[in-house]
Amino acid sequence: MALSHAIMTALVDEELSGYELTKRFEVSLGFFWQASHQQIYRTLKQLLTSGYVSLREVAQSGKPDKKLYQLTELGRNTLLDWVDGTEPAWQTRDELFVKLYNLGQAHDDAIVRDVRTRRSQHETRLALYEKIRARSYADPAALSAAGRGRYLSLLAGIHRETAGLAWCETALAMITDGMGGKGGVDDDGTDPTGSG
Amino acid sequence: MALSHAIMTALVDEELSGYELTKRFEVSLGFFWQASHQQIYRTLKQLLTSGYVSLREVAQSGKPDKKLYQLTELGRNTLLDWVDGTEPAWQTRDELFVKLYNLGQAHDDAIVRDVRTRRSQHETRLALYEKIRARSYADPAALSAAGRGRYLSLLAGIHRETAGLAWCETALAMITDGMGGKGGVDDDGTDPTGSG
DNA sequence: TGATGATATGCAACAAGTTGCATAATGGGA
DNA sequence: TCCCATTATGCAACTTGTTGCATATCATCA
Repeated sequence: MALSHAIMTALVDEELSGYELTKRFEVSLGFFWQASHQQIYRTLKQLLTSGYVSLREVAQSGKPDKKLYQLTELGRNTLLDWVDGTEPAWQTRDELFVKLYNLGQAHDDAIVRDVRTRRSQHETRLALYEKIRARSYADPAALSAAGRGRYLSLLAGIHRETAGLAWCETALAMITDGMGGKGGVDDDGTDPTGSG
Repeated sequence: MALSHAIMTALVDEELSGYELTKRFEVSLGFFWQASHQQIYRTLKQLLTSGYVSLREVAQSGKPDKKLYQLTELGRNTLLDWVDGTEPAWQTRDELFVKLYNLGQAHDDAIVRDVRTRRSQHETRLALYEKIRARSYADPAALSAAGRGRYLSLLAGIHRETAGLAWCETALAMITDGMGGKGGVDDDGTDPTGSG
């Protein structure tokens, strides 16, 4: 279970509720591992059954009880065993490239639109990552080991988005060139009114 | 269903069996969309039920019948409708970066080993992609629209692997530097005897 | 007073992906 | 002759991820 390792990683130095974990997965960890609150609650239940986390219920006036989860010794050992094991080969799935195979069958404008949307996604994320880098990692040499790990993950994100962005530019140049400038699509996919 | 679109894309200009499709998903399409033979056979059955593909059974002496699938008009229209629609935001999951968050908790050698393994994966793939590029896309300007789509997918792979490779070098420099040269791990993860 | 949104948790059904196994013929090597 | 790899197809059980919905409280706004 890959998600369980991500959750245990988040619990290494913090006691967190399902809700708080969900928030963690929207930033930081979430840049390279996404999980919905449903997945998180389900997995927490399993981790509790297995004894990898312990539960502390905090009664709150009126509000439903807050359930705080903490990594147990068993959980910590299990996590470190996973770190010790070898990773399977990395793979990605990307529908955009499947779409690209359909180039030249009509509807090329739709593909151009999607590449432009992708480009602005890369731009947005890159800007965010650079902001975090400037704010939290101005002096990489001074980082602790744990800090270095987080910094390197961020760097990976920056590399990834930069490469993606460069590809989008190349692709757009090549496709629109091949279309002989006939394309009437001009938005970058961020305009909600442009969905038709 | 994302896989169904990938399969229909492969069937646009070829009549293929499940087995042949499986082979296609080990190269080319498989560089950015993986599927096992079980998934493919199951999806083909669904596509047949929906009328998106038609079946032609070819009896073979001794061997089990070969089932050749072809895209129907309905399937082709459905595929083009999908091309026309907008893509959801792209996301990746990568366990290696989750592992990286565990840096500094002991077992750092295991993380270094995994980064080295990743590096050699990038090198292998990059070499393969460059080979295909030299062999089949020596003159990009002369490509048909469909060829341009395939070429751009290949280019994306090259960008991706190049960026990943650069990151691995940075990460290894930073981690081993931080470890003060104490690391006794020296293989690149490709040696099958080094699994212990 | 009623509506809405944030906090905080969870179930149920479904879709998608993985793992292990089964079948059945051909051809090649020990 | 037996074992194994290749071709070619498929089922069943399981895990993982998605979607839609349900509950309950508090604060804010109209």
